[in-house]
Amino acid sequence: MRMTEETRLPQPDLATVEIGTVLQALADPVRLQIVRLLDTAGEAPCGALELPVGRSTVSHHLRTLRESGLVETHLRGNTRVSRIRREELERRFPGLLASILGAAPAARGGTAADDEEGER
Amino acid sequence: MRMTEETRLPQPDLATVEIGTVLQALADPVRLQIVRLLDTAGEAPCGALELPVGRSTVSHHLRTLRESGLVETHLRGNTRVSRIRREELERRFPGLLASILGAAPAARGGTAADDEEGER
DNA sequence: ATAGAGGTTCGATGTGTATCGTAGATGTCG
DNA sequence: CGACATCTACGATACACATCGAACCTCTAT
Repeated sequence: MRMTEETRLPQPDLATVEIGTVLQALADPVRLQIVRLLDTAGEAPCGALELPVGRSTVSHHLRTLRESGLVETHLRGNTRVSRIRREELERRFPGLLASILGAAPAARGGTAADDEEGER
Repeated sequence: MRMTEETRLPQPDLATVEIGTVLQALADPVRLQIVRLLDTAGEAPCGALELPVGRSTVSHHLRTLRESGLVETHLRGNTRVSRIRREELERRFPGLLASILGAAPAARGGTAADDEEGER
């Protein structure tokens, strides 16, 4: 019964993480959504994340986020609580997280990337 | 002989571009390198970009960058000059470009994302 | 007009990876 | 101990896309 003891899952030193790795991790829609959820929730167990994919897929994405240095995960009893590595990320990539999480949603047809100039 | 006349290739309104689209565009190493080159060079014709991939591939990446709102391309005579949409990007995603282009390279084994905690 | 340089488009190929279901590992409770 | 919960690991599958070479297009120069 050592509930206060928290074991942290292995994670990389942010100094060894390239910006490209972070961008690649955030490029996936599900992972970006996970980061958004963790941003508003502060921290959350893996199962509490409401996502349109299966449990094993969420687990896989959390692993990717952890290995890219974005998220840390603690073993708290039976559950695994994940959280964004805010301070460390801010030191390594100043302003990055704020600019991404603070981005306003697109006006109309965002992802489509449809070109135009005369608004047919 | 209208050399001063510049035609701009079709590009999306940045208001309709999601942050996820931008991140996805920057997730590719070659595209990130293109953006870095354009950042330092200010502007450049497609062929002047020194990259470890073929011409057609560069063309494809520039198209992706243009469709995701990161780059604008002008037809100047025979060549196509590309440039980063700095001001517009800064208005749409404040601080994003600066935090990405200003990121320092990793210390040692960046992309590998090898976990550790005791420095075996 | 003819040739040439600069870029794009097209089809094909190969690799990476997001996804799922099931089985296994670990911890909690009765 | 045995039942149940949470989550991860493992194959297997399918789709997205980075890449290339060749053909094509559009200007410029001769």
